[in-house]
Amino acid sequence: MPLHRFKAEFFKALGHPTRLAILDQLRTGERSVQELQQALAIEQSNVSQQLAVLRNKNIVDSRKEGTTVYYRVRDPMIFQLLDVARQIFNNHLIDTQEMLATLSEET
Amino acid sequence: MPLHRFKAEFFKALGHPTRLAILDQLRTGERSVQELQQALAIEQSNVSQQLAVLRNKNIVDSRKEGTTVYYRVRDPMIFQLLDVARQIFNNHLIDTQEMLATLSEET
DNA sequence: TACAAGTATCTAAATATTAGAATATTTGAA
DNA sequence: TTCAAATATTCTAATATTTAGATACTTGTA
Repeated sequence: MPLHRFKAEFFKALGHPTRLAILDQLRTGERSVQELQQALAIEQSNVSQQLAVLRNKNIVDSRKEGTTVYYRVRDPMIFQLLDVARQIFNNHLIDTQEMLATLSEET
Repeated sequence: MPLHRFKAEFFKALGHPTRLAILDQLRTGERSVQELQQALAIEQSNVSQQLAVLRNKNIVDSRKEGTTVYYRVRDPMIFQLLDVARQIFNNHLIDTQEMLATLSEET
């Protein structure tokens, strides 16, 4: 069903640590690419690429001011979505902690 | 940040059409693998594989009765999450319809 | 015009995901 | 036991995603 394909694209866009980190940064308002780059401490091209993914899925909007591009989340309901996700994690804290434990074995 | 990595895994699990279709089937209660297979009209191994993904992310639980395995969503709040996602799509119906139009060029 | 700053895109290599076919496992019944 | 039904897992080829580095684009300023 095409609707499921579409929704899947949306969730896939959220399915990346860097992109979630970007969205967290945007919770308090718009940020320039540069600000995001510094906050996340990753390559410039990487930030741009992840932003492009969010842009293509209409999750994020941009605004140009001089040579600087500011990004913001298009629909605040995105944050509501992330909050519901957080609640789901909290409901299953034990599993979450296990998961985090195994994840943190890497760094 | 490991928490973002963990959340990303969760969203990634939702980022597949078949898996979303499975979750939709489970909205009204548990379903056997066979029932899911018939409803979705896909290979048995494929259903099992997608169920395994959902199981590994603790999104879904299973119960065995004879040779039949019944699956159910672990936390009803998952549906709330899907509903918020649906609302976000509705908020941007125009884009959504464009997206669906390009998607449906394939089938 | 030339240059610099800020972003975006392209490329290539590494890695991950996907789906179907084949095979394995589990369970109940003969 | 042996068999059949229901699921799960393994294997593999095709495809997609990720990342860094190099390059291109855009805008303001000298």
